[in-house]
Amino acid sequence: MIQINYRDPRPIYEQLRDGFRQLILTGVLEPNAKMPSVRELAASLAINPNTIQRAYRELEAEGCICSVPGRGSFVCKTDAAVLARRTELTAQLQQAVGELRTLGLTDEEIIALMKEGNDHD
Amino acid sequence: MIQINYRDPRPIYEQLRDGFRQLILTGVLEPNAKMPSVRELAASLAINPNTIQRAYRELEAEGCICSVPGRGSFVCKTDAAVLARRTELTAQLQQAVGELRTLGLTDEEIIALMKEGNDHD
DNA sequence: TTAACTGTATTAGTTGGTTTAGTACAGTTA
DNA sequence: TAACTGTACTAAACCAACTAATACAGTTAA
Repeated sequence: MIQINYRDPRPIYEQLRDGFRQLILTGVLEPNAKMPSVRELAASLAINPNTIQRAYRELEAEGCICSVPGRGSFVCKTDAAVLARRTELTAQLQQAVGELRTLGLTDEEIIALMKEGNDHD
Repeated sequence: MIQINYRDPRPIYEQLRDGFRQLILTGVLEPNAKMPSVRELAASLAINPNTIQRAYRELEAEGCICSVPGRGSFVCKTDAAVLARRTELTAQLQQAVGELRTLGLTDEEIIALMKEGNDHD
């Protein structure tokens, strides 16, 4: 369902949080689907339950999941979560574009880069 | 010349490296210009010389500066350095674009985001 | 009710990367 | 010679990330 990469310098909880966010916001994990339990996922990934808990806590703060003590954690895709992610990606996009411009690239060249090497409709 | 931000979670040596790279690749610091000496910059920023050295070492590995024992470090903008940065930014751009697409945005909408809120010729 | 699950909280300890500190060596310049 | 330069090395301090162990409370089903 989700994998962690120990060569990735990012902390495990970030990899989990970002990986699940991707699955949820893109609809791979559908709303109301049950997330793996903290202990279950910790056992299957051979990491500490606290690390899972931290990722889940942040996903809940973002509006991606809802956790209910005793019952479990469930996908709960929120408009706010989608918008927040879109805003974040827009900032990243604009920063990369800004620096590419300072390197002398024109908007046409940047748009070409953007379309190359990607599947696009 | 360069500033460090203690609220920035990134390590100091990365802030220095990225800040100088920006100044060099954009031409603010011209080729053959003398970089501040390791000890001088360490004193003026009130940080350890080893931290400066680490940033300089990486900038030299990237081809942004050339260090000469006894003489100092000098701006040495290389085609390879420009290309490497361009490749890096392209990857960032394409990743942001890819995820924005999975959120349902069309290329036209993404291009609009890219142009909005930026100075562009 | 009991047992087994669930999320949550807390405290303490380990680990690894960053940074500091001190020292040393060698090349350059005036 | 004296003062600068980059470079190298070791040791220690520091801090965030992560682990570990334990505990508490709510839910679910036999």
